[in-house]
Amino acid sequence: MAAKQEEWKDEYQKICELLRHHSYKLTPQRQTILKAFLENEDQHLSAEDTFMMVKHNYPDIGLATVYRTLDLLAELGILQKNDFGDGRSRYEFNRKDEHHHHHLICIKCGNVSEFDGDLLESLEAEIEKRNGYQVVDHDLKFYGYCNKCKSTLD
Amino acid sequence: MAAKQEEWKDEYQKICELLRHHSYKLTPQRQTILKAFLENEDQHLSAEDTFMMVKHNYPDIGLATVYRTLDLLAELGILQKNDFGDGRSRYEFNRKDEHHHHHLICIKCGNVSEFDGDLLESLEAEIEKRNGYQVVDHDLKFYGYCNKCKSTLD
DNA sequence: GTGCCTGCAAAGCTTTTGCAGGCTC
DNA sequence: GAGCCTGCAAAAGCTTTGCAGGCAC
Repeated sequence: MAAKQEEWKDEYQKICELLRHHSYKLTPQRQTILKAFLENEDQHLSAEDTFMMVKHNYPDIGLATVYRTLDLLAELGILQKNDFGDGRSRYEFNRKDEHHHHHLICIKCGNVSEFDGDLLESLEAEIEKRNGYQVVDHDLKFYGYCNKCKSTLD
Repeated sequence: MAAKQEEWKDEYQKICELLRHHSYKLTPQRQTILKAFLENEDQHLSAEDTFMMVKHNYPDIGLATVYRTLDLLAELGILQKNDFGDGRSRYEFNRKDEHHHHHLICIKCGNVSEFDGDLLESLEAEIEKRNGYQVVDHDLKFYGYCNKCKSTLD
């Protein structure tokens, strides 16, 4: 617990500095939201999820503030905005070091796992040649049944 | 023009039969919508797009009917439902023969092109082994600047 | 003190749903 | 003729926006 907190304290300081550098104010709302993501690095939280989570530490926070903050943090590259097709955006902490990871989405229970490895760089080069696109990003999702749901099929 | 119509007339008959086989009624609304997609095989139409398009041939059609029909056709595998992140679903005719094609999305003008080639089957096998997922589908999107927008950068 | 931020409420958008009437089979 | 389909309007969800007050700097 203490060790885990140690883990992200550095990260937290760096991000605060980044905000200051962009002349964004360090409000307690922003700090609380940021901490929620640092404490849940492996989760994919929707705005509503985040709101519920943060409300415990900061009961007066408004949902609109959560939306605005998520937007801001994604704009700065601190969070990554994802769309898993369930009608709401989901955010996760953007670890710069593992540049690209892809998502496995269970079409039964909605659980989202991650899959590392890129392998798509060579494909991007081919696309630039063939289609004239200058590719800057890609998004790869796999849909299927997770380990748990697999066994309950039919 | 006539040749292009010849091209999809067979396809059209086959789909009508499929609908009948499922005991779905062949209403003029459904026929008109289906034809709109057969005449625009290369487009990625939203519900609103489809609605506007179909309104010319069938002015009394309702938007709700378009939504219901798109849903039905996607359910039957006749259309493919896509989400390109612009806040609305987009549909395209699902050509069974070119099983998997991927999308190139211009982040400036929103234009969507296609990119053929699958290459991901081996990755799916690895995922099943590593993560325990039974993968049934995948979705790969590339984001970048199309040929036209590329030249107008900065 | 300045002006960015916030909370609240209202509005915006896409999509879904309820219902009475209509049309396909 | 039976019951699925349709059009209309209302509602549902997620997200954005306007505004007056408040807080970080």
